[in-house]
Amino acid sequence: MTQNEQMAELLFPQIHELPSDVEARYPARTLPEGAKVTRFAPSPTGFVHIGGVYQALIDERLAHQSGGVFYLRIEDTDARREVSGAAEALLRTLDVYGIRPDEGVTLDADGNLADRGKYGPYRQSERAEIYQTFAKQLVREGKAYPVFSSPEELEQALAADKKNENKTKDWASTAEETRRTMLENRTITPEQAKQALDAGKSFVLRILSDGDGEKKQKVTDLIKGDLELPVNDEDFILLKSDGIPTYHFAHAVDDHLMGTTHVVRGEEWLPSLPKHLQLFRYLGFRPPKYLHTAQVLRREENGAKKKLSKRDLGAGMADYAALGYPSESVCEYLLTLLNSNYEEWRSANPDAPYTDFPFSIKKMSGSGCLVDFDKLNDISCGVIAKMTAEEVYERLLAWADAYDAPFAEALRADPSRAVALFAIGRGGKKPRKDFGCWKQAKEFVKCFFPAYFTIEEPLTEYDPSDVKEVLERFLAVYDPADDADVWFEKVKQIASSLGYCTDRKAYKADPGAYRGSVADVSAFLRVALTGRRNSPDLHAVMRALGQEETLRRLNGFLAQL
RNA sequence: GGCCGGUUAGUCAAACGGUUAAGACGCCGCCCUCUCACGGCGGAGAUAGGAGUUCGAUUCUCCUACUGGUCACCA
Repeated sequence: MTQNEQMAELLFPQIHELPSDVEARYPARTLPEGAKVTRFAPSPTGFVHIGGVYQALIDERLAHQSGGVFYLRIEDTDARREVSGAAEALLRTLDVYGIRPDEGVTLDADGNLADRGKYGPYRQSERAEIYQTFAKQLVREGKAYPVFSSPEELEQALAADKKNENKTKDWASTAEETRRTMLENRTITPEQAKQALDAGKSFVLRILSDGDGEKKQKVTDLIKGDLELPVNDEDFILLKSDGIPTYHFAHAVDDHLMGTTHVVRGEEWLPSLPKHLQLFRYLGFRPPKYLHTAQVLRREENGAKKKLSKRDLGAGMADYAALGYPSESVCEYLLTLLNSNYEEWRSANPDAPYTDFPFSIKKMSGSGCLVDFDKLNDISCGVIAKMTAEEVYERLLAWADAYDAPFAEALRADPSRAVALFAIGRGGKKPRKDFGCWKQAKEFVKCFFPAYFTIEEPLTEYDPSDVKEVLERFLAVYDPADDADVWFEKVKQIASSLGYCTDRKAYKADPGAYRGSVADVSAFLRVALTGRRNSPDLHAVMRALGQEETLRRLNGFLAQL
């Protein structure tokens, strides 16, 4: 037995399989030419970031557009950060946005986590032996070595890490220290290892890098293009002292075994790409293609762009749900960020599902973008404008049930009136676009519900007796059976008989010649009926309110004058 | 601090090295109009700065500035 083989047995006595045994369980996928295999691989921290959905959408599109496979893997290698129930919540969120993995960790009919597919297990916490099998092989080949520490030293190291999380370090001395640790431990012998093991010490496994940090290597990223990165010369950690791999090692082993062809991840991974490439080489794996996506950012008060942090509005998908943006609106919006020609395609194909869009890696932008609620809102107004009144009612109700119980109650009190309200100006070539999210929808329609009706914008600049005169006259001729033309004729009649102008141009030419215009007359009715100065077509509003409520509001307003 | 990205209007962005430097959102104005919305028309608004290569640079090269990321037994 060589020294390396002795070391391997010493460190991993429990591992009896060889890498080839494992490989045999992960046969190459049989897929059509050009099919892409992608994965979304979040760690279950309980927060679904918009950047994650952005990446997952890329994964999903690339796979399904090419006839490939999109799978979901849970990267739960850091027990300290794990939040229970987070994976389930994540899957549910993805499902809402129509992002459904073919394989991997999925939800079963009861909403419980379940592995689907032949390339599992798909939770890294269940794959320890697999990683260790490959780790053992690396030790056997002299490509990795252990670094031992006592429990106290370990605790110290972890504490130091925690402390360093948000502080700037003295980089020069940190680098020196790392280098020293490497050099001191690289030459460890099986005897020394045995001694440490017998003393109850634990070890991390470090790669034995053959790289020269002074040299550069050319790498290709499908989004960023051709890059030159420094060759990795750091003996980075493969296995932590609990035997669980770091991201780097898990990435290489899993994406190889699971047959990933395209790795989509945030650009924060770019600096560690040389590590990964080195690992793939050591393990004899062919590396996947990489797509390092730009960050979703926010604007700071001083004008700087910063990575969206958890507390920023729009960072978490829960924000979009709480505001009530339809999931398809959010997808549409993300697609406009992903591919610059998406909007053009959309206007040419207004009714096609977004899955028909020929998504292109080449058109992805390499620079970070800001979340733009104006843009999202505009897109969403268009999405909602295409819904039927019934659909608007159902979805608004679903939102209200989750976020605004009193409003849900109001909606349920009179469903047919609510649907009638949503039907105003809906359909046809030029549908109204009054709201982009359900929260806005509530603001827009709440005045029609008796429980919410108040005079928000009173007619302060008018003489109450003028208003009274108009309303009384209108009540005298009001007939709920009138169609829109007849109705408006009556309004004009009232207007002109009281000295208001009914011809816009004439009024504009000489406003002093009239008491006001028919717009003023309408404003009286509008405020009486809706409490506001702006509303959809008044005749339609009265229809939707119904005769009883119309009269109640008109009379109620009159009584207050 | 080292390394690696990025930088075209407020935002998202398009431009084989040759364009009056697209378009969308937002903003403003006009038209339509019972108000709003929709729609139509129009307007303001950009190549970070400096060198170089070139007949010609948003585009290629270098420098500077700014900005993001990274340098954990986190992912």
